[in-house]
Amino acid sequence: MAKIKRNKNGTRKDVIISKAAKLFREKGYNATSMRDLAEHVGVEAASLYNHISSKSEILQEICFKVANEFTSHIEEVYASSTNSIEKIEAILRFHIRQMVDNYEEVYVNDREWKHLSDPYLSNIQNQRRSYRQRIAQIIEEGIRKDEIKSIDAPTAVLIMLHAVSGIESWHRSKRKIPGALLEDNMIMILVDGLRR
Amino acid sequence: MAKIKRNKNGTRKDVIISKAAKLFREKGYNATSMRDLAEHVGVEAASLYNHISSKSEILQEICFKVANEFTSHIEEVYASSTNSIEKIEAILRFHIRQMVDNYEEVYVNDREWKHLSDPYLSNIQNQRRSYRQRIAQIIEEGIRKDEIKSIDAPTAVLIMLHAVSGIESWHRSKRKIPGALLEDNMIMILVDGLRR
DNA sequence: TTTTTTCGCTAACAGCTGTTAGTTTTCCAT
DNA sequence: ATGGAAAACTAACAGCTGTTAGCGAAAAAA
Repeated sequence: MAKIKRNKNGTRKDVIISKAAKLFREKGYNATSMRDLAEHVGVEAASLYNHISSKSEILQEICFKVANEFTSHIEEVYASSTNSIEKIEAILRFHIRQMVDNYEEVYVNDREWKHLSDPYLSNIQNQRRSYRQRIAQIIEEGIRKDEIKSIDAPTAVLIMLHAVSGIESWHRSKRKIPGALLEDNMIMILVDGLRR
Repeated sequence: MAKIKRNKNGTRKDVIISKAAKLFREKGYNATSMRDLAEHVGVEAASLYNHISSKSEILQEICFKVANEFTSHIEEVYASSTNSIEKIEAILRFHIRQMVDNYEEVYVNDREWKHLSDPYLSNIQNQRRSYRQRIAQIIEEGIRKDEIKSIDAPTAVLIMLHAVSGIESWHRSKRKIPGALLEDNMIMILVDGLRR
């Protein structure tokens, strides 16, 4: 009966998407029904369609918002005039901060993108692939310049990216260490594993 | 019409579970219907119920089979008389091999356990928690003995476990490096990140 | 061969899914 | 205060979900 309360500077659609991100993260995209979502928003399921056009549009908005931020950040880092280790560190720190501050949406992007359908599916797959390739490129450059130990670059990428997504368990743990400390610990372990 | 073909030394139920593991891995538990599964097994959906009692029983069997193997292995390592770094390395190598050789089921256990329901859900949650605690315990012991650098143990655990689950992308990649090489690369990066 | 067990089939169920149509209420701008 | 837009409601849809019942065929045991 009552209207959805907007947050300051946000549309009602934003409210729906942010509640959806929380539910998608907790239960997964497929296990979250529109009636579930509606209840958490405080409205009937049909009413959601005054603000969005489909369930999958919600997933699309979440995934592309996150993916675009990551893509534009990595291009910035790649173009910067720093050495390979510094670049890797910058990328890692950005990842960790995003995962700490923007948990729900980043996590959903990471785990639920499979449930997109074409053309969005192939689009996000391409975006993810070229993201990994950029990192691999930086690592290979570092190996050539003897800044990074001689390892298989795709393997290093895989470790980095998945290690970061483990921040999920940090969020779920009772007694969290502060975010900044988490960041430093992760950097220490991961970067020291790479450094020559 | 024709019966499900058993593999040597396997029941028809095993065939169903192994096909299910593949589908659950590809599309997720909720997105895999019994009719989907039946089609891949070569049978009508209702016929599956001659061998299993419910869809969730399939997930239970997958998850507990995997979880039990990991639990019993870590206890073995924990009891062995080796130093902390060697223990961590042994655990990591076991993880990597399981992830390489028994991909589908290990992956499903890792990503889909959420969809279990009580009492199985709390059971697997406990098992996973005590697994992480065992590793943290080994790391803390290593820090005390100055074998491992002074880091937050839960963070190190989180990195290790999630990094390993990234072997998913290795499986999906076109040109894989050999499994043994993958293993050595991962050990090099992860263990060198820990070593004092 | 006959009997018994195992296992596949078809048909059907009740409940849930995302979504639409049509109507009524709420609220902002005039 | 009032007209119009925005957004809520109810009712309903077609399709899919996991699962059961009952029956006939195939294979195993006798």
